[in-house]
Amino acid sequence: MARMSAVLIPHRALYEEVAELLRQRIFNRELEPGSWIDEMRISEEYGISRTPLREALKVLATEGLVTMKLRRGAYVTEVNEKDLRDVYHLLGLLESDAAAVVAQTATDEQLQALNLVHQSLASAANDRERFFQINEQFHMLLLETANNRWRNQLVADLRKVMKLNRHNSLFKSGRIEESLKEHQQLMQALLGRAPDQARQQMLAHFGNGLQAAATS
Amino acid sequence: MARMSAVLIPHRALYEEVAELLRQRIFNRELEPGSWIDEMRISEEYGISRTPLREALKVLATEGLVTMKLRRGAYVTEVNEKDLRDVYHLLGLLESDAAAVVAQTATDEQLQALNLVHQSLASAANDRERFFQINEQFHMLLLETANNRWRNQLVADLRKVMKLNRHNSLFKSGRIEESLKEHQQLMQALLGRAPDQARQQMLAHFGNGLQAAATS
DNA sequence: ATTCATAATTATTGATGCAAAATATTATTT
DNA sequence: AAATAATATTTTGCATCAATAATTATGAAT
Repeated sequence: MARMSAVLIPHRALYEEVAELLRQRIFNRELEPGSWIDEMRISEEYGISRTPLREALKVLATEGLVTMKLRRGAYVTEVNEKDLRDVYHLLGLLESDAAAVVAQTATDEQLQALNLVHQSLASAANDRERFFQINEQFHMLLLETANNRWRNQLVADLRKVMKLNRHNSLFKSGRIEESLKEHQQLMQALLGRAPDQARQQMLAHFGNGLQAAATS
Repeated sequence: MARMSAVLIPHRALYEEVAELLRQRIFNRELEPGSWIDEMRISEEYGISRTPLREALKVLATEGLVTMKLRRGAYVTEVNEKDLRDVYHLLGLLESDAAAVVAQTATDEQLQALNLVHQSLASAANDRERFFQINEQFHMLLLETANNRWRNQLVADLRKVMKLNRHNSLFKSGRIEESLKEHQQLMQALLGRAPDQARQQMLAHFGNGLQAAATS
């Protein structure tokens, strides 16, 4: 019956819950890159057995967040600056392609939905926190609209890896004004249904996000 | 000592072995898309316990080859034609970008190594089996030369998904001549260190591989 | 006869236990 | 005192066991 819905909450499998908890701890630097992950300690801490924990670790390993060493357990993956640049490059590639696809195939309604988010982004230019949140929302909606679940999965995984870096020293800070302008141009290209232009704008948006390339 | 190396073979963890075996069975259609994977049956068949098998299934699930349903076990992922096109699109995107990167950053020696493989590809135009093998080798070397391990991981995963389709009805057959010509032009662009041209050639190479788009 | 409820079976999920391997520690020898 | 060997401890990896949830089968009632 209807009121039973509360009971039907299909909580995820334990290994997934644990995987998510571990991701957070990794992103928070509570588990440092390169450090060994103590199965016993964690399982006791969470009050669970090692079995679901180890399944979670295998998932994270496949995602690239941890590295399994034979007979030596799991280690938090270390990413150097080149790794971050490589990942960022791929994110730019995938998202700019998504922009091109959207410009070409999205319905008018979908474009309007994107435009709506874009508008609220503009209105949040003074609220840093809110700006980043809506910015994230825009990128997510763009990907959804591009309608390629495999790309979405790749982007999600790459984003996780990006979160491995402590100080986003790689990125320029306080470029909200600039970023907004880029979004404006991107939105223009999308509404104008200009795929190549949309791709270029998105690529530029990503390229500009990077700190002027260090010598390394 | 030297002769002990046979003993020192650090065989992979059992769950990885099993994951590889399952991949093969999935690719061979021995395990059909959509079908349920019987843990009990498989573990008995391999003479192992269900623990490493379950870890392997989680890995395959993260790769996208199987789908876990809560409290209902693992199912071989079903991919429809749109999925295949989407994945193929991404492969084209990633590899053509790799081509551009290689044209821009590879050393002369690396380009020569690629050219060497390209030459042997031309010489295998009459041996279908060998042609495909060397073709694979060329693409792999190109990716290696592009030097982005994250991209390599993505491409590897996407390739696995592509293998899920039985009859490659999606692809043109017997286009060795054409394919060779495209490779020729690609190699030209690489040697000429023309990134954009290399990207375009690779994109075309992928685009041409697809059967003339069905109406769906 | 069909539908709904209840019981039984089956399979997944999670916990515990054990053996092998790697690392750390201690002892012994040169 | 340093280096090497032997021992002890820790920890992984795999197997077995128990419990929970879902599906199927059976039976009763309308």
